Amino acid sequence: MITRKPSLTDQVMAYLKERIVGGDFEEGRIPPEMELAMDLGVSRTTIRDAFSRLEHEGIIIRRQGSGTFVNEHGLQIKSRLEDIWSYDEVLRDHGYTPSVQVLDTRTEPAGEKLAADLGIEPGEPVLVMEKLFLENDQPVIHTYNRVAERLMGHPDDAAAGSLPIYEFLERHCGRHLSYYVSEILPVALGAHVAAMLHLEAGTPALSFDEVGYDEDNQPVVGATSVFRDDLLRFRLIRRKAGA
Amino acid sequence: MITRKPSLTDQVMAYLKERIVGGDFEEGRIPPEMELAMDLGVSRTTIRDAFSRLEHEGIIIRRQGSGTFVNEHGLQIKSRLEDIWSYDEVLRDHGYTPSVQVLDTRTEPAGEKLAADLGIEPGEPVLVMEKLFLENDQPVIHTYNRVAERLMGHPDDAAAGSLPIYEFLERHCGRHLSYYVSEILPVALGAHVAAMLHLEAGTPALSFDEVGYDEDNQPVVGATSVFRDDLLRFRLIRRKAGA
DNA sequence: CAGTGGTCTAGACCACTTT
DNA sequence: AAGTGGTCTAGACCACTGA
Repeated sequence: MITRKPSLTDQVMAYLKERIVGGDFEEGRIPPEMELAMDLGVSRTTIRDAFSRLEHEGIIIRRQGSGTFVNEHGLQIKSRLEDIWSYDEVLRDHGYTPSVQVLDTRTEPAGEKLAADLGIEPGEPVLVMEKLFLENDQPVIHTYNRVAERLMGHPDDAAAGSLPIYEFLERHCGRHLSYYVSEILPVALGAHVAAMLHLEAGTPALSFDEVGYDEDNQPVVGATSVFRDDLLRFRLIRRKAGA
Repeated sequence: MITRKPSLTDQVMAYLKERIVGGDFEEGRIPPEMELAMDLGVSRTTIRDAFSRLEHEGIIIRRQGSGTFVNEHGLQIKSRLEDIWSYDEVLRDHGYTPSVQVLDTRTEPAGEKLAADLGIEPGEPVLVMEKLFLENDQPVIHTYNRVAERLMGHPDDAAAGSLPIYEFLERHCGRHLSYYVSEILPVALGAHVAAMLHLEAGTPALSFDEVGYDEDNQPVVGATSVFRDDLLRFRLIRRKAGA
């Protein structure tokens, strides 16, 4: 793996986060930017960079002329929708100790929509990986990941499905997953997925329908995920655009 | 209203957005930061601020050593979940010409959960406003907004319900809505809301369950919204946290 | 009026990509 | 080697808050 040293801003962020969750700041008041800059031996700009990001995450609130404060409400958010990356991590953030189960790995011809999403020809072979994330034998998340076979260097590997998808893409396709464009949809569970999640068919559920892109902005994976909303809820902070 | 002049960064953002959607840049390549800085007569830092925000919105991609590029995929997102503010605006962004219909305005005692959310006593009177957003007589969004009566300066105003909620809070409560903490839930439509949206009871739908806070971080409104997913879809960009 | 965050500048140096 | 974005600094001035 690449060993990149954390930037000063990252270190300041980590330092502040630790002090914030540790409750170090009296009445939620965070020291002035200049004071922190002097104490930590960095410039005020670096402190402000860290503050900007913490504010965007909803962890702090800045008030001109007044000060910078801990935001208790934002602090309680466990899974911020915009920076979900690995479901394993999401579940651990919720206090679970998740396990993963590979349900199926098969090859199918791409349908119209998938082909368009992945930038391939309809009918082209696609590797479909079906997985289940569980907490204590209790299923929580069901996912399909679909990768065009033409991207894969090696022939289909038996252990492939058990890797996290970003690692699979890295190792077997030489692609580095950069971001997803996700559509959030309500669905009535179909018989198969319902059975896998131990729910009744027709139960309403949240679904992500998304395309993952690599660093060159090329589509590499089509994914569909379904969640048990009684076990996993997503929160986010909404603001006025540009504010 | 407050008349604040747009910052240089804001102006640069607007300028770049216009050129980007206008297709001004050959092959999606955006000029080097230094060049833009010279051309626009601002510092490179200002350009970089604007770039950072555009990148976060998914409109551009920056590649160290290579350049800055338009992101066609991010450009297609109409409603970014994180910066939805007014539903009226969301619908207009989708190319609709929306209208709003006030269904009901009534006073109710607060339940346990709502009281906790709004920081008031259970049983305290709460003004409930029920609205419908339509496109061409076709209902798209159904909302409830709940505001504690103790926040309201004037007695219940007949025209109150027709204002956008942030304007209502501004005028009638003297509170400036700053952000929402939203929970995204799948629901099976109840009879009433289903009827309002011209759907069958039990249809799965997306719902926002949220609390709005003012600038002093005090809860001011509890809201529940339900959407017709065939007419309105939400997208967002997901990234690895901290990236 | 003192202290805070908000904006902006000019410039240095580094890491990476491309030629 | 040249050109690009990434990080960081030091300092100026502004806008706003609160005593």
